[in-house]
Amino acid sequence: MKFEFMPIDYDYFDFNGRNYVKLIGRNEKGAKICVVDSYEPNFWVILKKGSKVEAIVKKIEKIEVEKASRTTKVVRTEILNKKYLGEDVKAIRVFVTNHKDAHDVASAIGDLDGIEKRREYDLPLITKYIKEKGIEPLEWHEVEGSSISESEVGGSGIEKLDVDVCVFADKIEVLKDDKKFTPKILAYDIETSEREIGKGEIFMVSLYGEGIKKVLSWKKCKSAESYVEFCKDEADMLEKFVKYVNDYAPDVLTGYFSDGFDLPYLKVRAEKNGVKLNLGIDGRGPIFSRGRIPSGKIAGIVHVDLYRFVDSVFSQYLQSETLSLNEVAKELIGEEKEDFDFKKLGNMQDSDWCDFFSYNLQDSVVTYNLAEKIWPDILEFTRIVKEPLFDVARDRMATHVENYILHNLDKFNEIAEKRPGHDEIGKRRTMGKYEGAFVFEPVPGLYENLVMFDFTSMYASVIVSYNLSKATFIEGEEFSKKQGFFPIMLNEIIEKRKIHKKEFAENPSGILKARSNAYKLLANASYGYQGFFGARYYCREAAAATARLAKENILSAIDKIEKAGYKIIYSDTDSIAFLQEDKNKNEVLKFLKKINKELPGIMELDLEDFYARGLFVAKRGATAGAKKKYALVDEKGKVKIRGFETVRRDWCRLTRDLQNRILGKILKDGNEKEALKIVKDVVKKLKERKVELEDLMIRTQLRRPLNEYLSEGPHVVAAKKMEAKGIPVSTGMLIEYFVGEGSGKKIGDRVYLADEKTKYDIDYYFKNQILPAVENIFDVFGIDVRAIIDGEKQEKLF
DNA sequence: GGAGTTCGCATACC
DNA sequence: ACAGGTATGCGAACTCC
Repeated sequence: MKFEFMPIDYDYFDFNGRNYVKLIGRNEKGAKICVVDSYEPNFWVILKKGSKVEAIVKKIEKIEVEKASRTTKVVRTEILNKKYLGEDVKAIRVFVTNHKDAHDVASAIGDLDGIEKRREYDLPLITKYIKEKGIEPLEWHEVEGSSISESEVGGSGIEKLDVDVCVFADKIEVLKDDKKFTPKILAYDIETSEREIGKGEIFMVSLYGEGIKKVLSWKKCKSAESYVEFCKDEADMLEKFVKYVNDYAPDVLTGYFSDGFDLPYLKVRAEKNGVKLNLGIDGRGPIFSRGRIPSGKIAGIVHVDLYRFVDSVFSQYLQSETLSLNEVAKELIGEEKEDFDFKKLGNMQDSDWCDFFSYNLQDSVVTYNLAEKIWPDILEFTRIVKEPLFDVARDRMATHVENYILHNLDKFNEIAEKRPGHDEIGKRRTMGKYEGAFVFEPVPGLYENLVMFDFTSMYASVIVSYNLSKATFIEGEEFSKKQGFFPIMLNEIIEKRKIHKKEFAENPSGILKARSNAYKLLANASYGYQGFFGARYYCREAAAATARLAKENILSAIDKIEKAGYKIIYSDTDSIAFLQEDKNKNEVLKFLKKINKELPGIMELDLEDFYARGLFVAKRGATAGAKKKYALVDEKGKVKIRGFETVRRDWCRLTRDLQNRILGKILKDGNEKEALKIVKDVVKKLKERKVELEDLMIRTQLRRPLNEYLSEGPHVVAAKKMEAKGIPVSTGMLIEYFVGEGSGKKIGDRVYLADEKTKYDIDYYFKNQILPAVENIFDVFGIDVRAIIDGEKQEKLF
């Protein structure tokens, strides 16, 4: 039997004491396929120079490890010339019967005479399989297979899996084929009576995908839409949910925060109701792996929690202030969730249930559309880092960088470094910080005609240009001249980013954009990776040198720009802003070219933009200019604001909107007098109590459990109030409160929740919100807002 | 017990 | 625990007399 095959999910199982890999995917006709492949688990023993290879091999081949359920043996060995951290080494590849015991066999070998190190016993089996056999996820392959029952895994029970075809692989080859692949995606969402898992019950489940649009519920309402399917009770609803998922047979089952809520909730309710949540192709329910956040795995269906991918890969590039489905969907696809007033839950009328059904369905619709939007990014990341989709959708950037390295080591004949142990991590973490980036202290003022230069992927290009990595670090002598594999890989990442960015510019598509973006994110995370205590290729010296050399380069660029007669206004890490003055744009660009000729290696300075005006303010209560706080307007009138209160989510709307309008007035119209009027208007409104409470709410994130706070700030007081009222409070939540009138000395004594009926404290909002946000802006123009507004108050009094 | 200072904390920038 | 360091600025807690 011969067919085209795309592996989507990877798993492995033991049979007769051996490991087999189970690939789940689709063929070219869209049928669901399981391919079973053999795998020979192995790890490496690196030898000391001049050691007696034959004697060591003899000893190794005799090793057996007794486990409760099996005995693992060394099957055979190979002696090869390899590289380890760039050095030539002689190594023994030790093949064992079971991967799970590779670590034990490695330990049993121990530090025999002549053995330097043991490596790769700590790589996941699937990672080794993909690396060694080249069966990469989400790429087309050609499989020649034979019947399972006649193969060596006949009788293993694998043929019982719920797939269209299940075969044993005789041969798998990669197809050089860029044929499109569209996965079958199914989105789901549940609504419950309680937020806490294990407490309430599930009212309804919605499902949305191509050709499916459903709300399953045991609650009733007259004149429900046709997509609602009524169930007898919760148990019946759960059974129907399982049936619909099984019938649809998706490649990807997706939710939003579903690892942390929907899937575990379903599991608990299914257990409670005695329903088998057999969503997997093996007839079993989801399995949750332990970890900071549990990950819900379903056999044969890739469960993707979009929140996790957005959180770990996208979030730093999003404008959204929270990663709620509503905000993220609004930003990425321009779609919003429906409104539903959860206060109604205590007393639901017939029509309220209809509204709730509609709300529930819309959540799945939004999740589905978000999944379609993000799919190219998840797909490209999966193809580039070559790990299974399930993991790629959950891994953080450091893991992506590491996986990229691991899957590209073979080009360098390199044996992989081991993961740091507990003690090693502890040691790394106690190391203090090293010196980081340079930030220029600006002189407060409103400037005209600014130019901004910035280095492209600065830290990554420093790593490449100066060859900074663990393998190229020589104790006491800095870094080797011989190019290391990490800088070479990083150079490739930067090159690919350039190529795909250009491709995208010529022929825009979601896939090309995602591809270019994935390389950019990998390049940007590579510096942090080398300084990250959990990294296999951790090298503090390389990270510190990267920061130091980046600093040297930006200081030297600043120096050149100054020597050319320009005035520097600001600089932070990889960017420099200066006054254009009497030079025209061509002269500036020519000058940029000249600087670039003198830069080392692949380092490159780029024109970021020309700006019509730029505003820099002083630090609070000081004359020194504030760093990381400025506002620019480009020549088209587009305003760019950094660091100001208006971009900070822990300031109230009133303050943020006011400051935003003022900055706009000053930058676009250059009119600070008009801006002052706006302030006066808002203060007047505030004093007349005409400001909506919503605009006065302050939102602060709770970043740890309540009992771990040493200092009880206002948001902690507010959270405690919520808890006392029976509102569940958890780490990560945005706590909302306003400051009301009262005699308490601390602000915390005057903290109120939105539904509390107290007058807002005019004085607080004036002195602690509005004034701090506008004062130093007007200071730039020699206008003392505080005095002016206080003065007007005095005039009125007299 | 009030003023001045330090510390804890959240959030932003790159 | 799940990329790094640099920076602002609020409000509580502490220090000092």
